Amino acid sequence: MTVTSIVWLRRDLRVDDNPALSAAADRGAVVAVYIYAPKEEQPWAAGAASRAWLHRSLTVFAQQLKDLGIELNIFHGDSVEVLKRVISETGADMVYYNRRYEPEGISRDRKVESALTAKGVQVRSFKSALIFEPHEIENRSGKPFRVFTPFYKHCLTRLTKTKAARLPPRLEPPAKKPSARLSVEALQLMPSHPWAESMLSYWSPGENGAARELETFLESELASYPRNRDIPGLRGVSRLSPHLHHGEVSPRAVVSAVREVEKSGSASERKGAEAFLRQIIWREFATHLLFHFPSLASRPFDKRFESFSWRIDARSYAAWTRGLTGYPLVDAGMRELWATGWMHNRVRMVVASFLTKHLLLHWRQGASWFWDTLVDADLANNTLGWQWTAGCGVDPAPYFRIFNPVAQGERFDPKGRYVRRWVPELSRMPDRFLHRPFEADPGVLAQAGVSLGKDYPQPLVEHKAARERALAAYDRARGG
DNA sequence: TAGCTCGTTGGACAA
DNA sequence: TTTGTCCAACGAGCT
Repeated sequence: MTVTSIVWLRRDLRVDDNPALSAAADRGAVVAVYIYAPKEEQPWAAGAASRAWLHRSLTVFAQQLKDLGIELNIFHGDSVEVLKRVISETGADMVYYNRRYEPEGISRDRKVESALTAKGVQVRSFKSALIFEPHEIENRSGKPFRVFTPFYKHCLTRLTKTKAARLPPRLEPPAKKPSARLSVEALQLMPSHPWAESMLSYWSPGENGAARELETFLESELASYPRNRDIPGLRGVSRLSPHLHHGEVSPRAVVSAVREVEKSGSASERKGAEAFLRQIIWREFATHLLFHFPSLASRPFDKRFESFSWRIDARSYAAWTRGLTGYPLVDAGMRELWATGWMHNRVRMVVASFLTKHLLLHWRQGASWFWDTLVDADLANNTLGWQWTAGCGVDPAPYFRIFNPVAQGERFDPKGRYVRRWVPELSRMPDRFLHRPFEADPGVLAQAGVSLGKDYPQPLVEHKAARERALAAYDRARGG
């Protein structure tokens, strides 16, 4: 008689290189289980954009499993309770899952493991979301790295080729199906307003979408990656972040594809591969940091910032979220985020610096907006990025580094492709004033059909004054 | 161990 | 217009 195992799927909605799924399949019949449990993820339950993505991703994944011969059993509720019930209904005696690393995920996994073990069910977990697990990388004194470059170098020396997990061509369904299964629709992940549909039209959630994105990137963008990755008006980057976050592609698969190119590619492709690999290792760095310092998502790493006097200013915050700050690059970024659920990394830094330094609003306000609107919202990456920009994190930006939104625009979007796309009311502005419409003569504005304060806002703050205010505030925080 | 070097992503200003 | 220099100091990580 065949044995039955449960594979408990979470952020690993893929069939390729999925160690938990492969292990279950190797053993016998497979009950694939997805449990939507936002309460267990609090305070970091998926935001609106991520939920919309998840809706699509689950739909695609369920079909993939069906093609392989099994069903995706979807539930909503308490993970321990659901798993216990599925175990008793299907006679499964083993549960497999791929590990998660953020605080809420870890404590939930522990709870599940002890509850199931107590019932005599074996539980096995796997590394799948990372190249290196937190305990695998430590400095010479046995502690976690806090500076990226040494971390990166250390990782490079340990990057060995490992085998991807393989799946048989057919999966064996269980003899008995669990009850109370739900459709993807029943989870009500998709917001009712049309925003979500149009936002998702920029993406193809799911494993095949991820594979296509990776292929396109390697073929057409890798060679120019070191230069183009900073130009928000170009594709330039891989766009893999939401796929990686939801586990639709394994970082191992990404790395091995990149290394293939490295082996046989041109000199510029090799350079591109190196630069891209660095970004993949940033993802590892962020995840490790949050693992080692679990309070990071809500508290500043640098304790001097616990008492920082962040301003409270709902109107400025609202203007920032809507892309109405009067600084074209900032506004373009915020509107790209709203429209597509994603923002170019260069622009993320600029808008984050603007919020925390020009407006002196709390980085957590920015992080929570990003959390709700990004399809790639990832607790570790989001936290690291915001704390870095705010200057209170590990290995932070120097406090006097305050991005000038005009200079950044002129440097990285000189022809205004990006700004004209997302801030169409400025599309007829000449290049010279595109990033500084407030300095244009009335004649120039009239010719471009722009009435400042009416079609496009006056700047929320004046750059020089805001910069000085920020420097003074940061100086005080540092005990100056 | 003690010192040395360096730190993802920049800006402002002077020459 | 471009280029060089300074903007802090501290502590992680290395030799």
